[in-house]
Formats: sequence, structure tokens, C-alpha cells
Amino acid sequence: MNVVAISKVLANDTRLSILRWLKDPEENFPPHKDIDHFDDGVCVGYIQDKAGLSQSTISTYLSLMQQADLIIPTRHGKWTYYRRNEAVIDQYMKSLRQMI
Amino acid sequence: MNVVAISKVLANDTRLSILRWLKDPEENFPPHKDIDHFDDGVCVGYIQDKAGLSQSTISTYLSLMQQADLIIPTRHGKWTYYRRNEAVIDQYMKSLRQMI
DNA sequence: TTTTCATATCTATATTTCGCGATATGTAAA
DNA sequence: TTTACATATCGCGAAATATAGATATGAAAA
Repeated sequence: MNVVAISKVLANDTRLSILRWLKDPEENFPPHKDIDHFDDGVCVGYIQDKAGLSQSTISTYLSLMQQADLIIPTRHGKWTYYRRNEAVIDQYMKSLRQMI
Repeated sequence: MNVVAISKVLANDTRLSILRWLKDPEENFPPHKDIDHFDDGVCVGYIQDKAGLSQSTISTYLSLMQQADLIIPTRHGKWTYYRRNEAVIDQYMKSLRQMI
């Protein structure tokens, strides 16, 4: 867990928003068609619609966030669902508070 | 107080280190020649020596950090001393935790 | 009142990031 | 076994950032 690396990922309005939206999928996204819960998170298309940026940009952002271990992907058929990695997010906040 | 703007400033090893060093000047810097306390912080030259980057780079970094209200400058004769702005740092941590 | 010293600002270049369209990949549907 | 769809990756130009040297500024010392 690299604090500065994670700070870089979070130093972007869209990426910070995505992390926030994923905290409450019911509130921020429509229900998925194939499943009736958000246990594995939210599919890329919904995140893209909400963010209003191109498909490739959002996919790249999600990839960045995943490389930083902030989110966890799960494949369901054609779709990839992303959910928060609460343990890492928590650890980041704790480390940052201690460092700062 | 803009959370993303502050995150950008802190998403850099040197700048994060500077903020940490300023938390304990006695521990991290030699005593100043003209004054025997660090109440107004630490002069630019000492910070530059410790960081090992050029004078202009450190001055630019400190200026960035000041624009983000993370540090407060005080002029003492030829020297500029910088100290932490604990209120803003605290508010940043609180906001980030709530957002994240 | 020149000179010196500490810091700030300007200018320049290299690297990184932003964001996109085009294309590739993997999966399910037809 | 093609086709269609969701997502990932590639390649790109534009914008921002990192970092330095040169120069300017402001204050004290000579």
C-alpha cells in the first residue's frame, strides 16, 4: 500500500466520484438487469453513463483504481462489475492520517 | 478548501515529506541562527537541504503548498519561514474521510 | 549605497496525465 | 460459427507537472 500512489489516483474529480458512488450503488445507479443486488459492485457501462466520459477513459480509470487496489473487479458474463476494496481504503486513510 | 486540489499537492513524495517534517522541526532541522524556536516554522534553505532538490523547485513546491493553504509563510528579515496550517490539514482529513 | 544573501519568479525541457477514437478481446446470442 | 455487445487496450495530441538554471526582488551587511 503506497500512500502517494493512491493519492495520485484520488487526485482526480472523476475517480474520486466513482469511489464515492460505489459506496451507495442503490442510490447512484439503476438496478442491473440480470441480478437484483450490487454485491459485486456496478458494471462499467453504468459508471460511464454517470461520469459522462468516454468508454475508454472510464475503463482506463477503473483499471488505474484497480491497480491501486482501491476497487475489485468481478466478471459476470459480458459485464465487469467493480466494487470498493474497503480494507485498502481504510488502510489508506489510517496511513495518511498518521503520516500527515 | 478543495479536497482534490489538496490531494494533488500531496500526491508527491517530496511535498508530502515536507509536510511531515514540519510536524516536528526540532527533530528534522537544525536550529535557526537568529531565533531559538520554530514557532513560525522552518526557513526555505533548511527544507531545501533536507529535500535535496534545487532551490527553485523547493520554492515552487512551497508556493504550491501555500496556495493550497497547507502551510503559512512568515517573513523574518531575509528569511521566509513556513509552518503547517493545522486547521486546513485537519479539515482536509475530515472531508476526505467523509467523502471516501 | 553597493554588495551580499535568501527567496521568488521566469523560462525552458522532459515526463506524466488527460481524454479520445480506433481497435482488440472475450462472451453470449442468433 | 457468425454476429453483436461489453469491456480492455493501443496510439495519439493536448494539457499539466516536475525540475532545473537564469534572473529578479527584497532585506541586511559592509
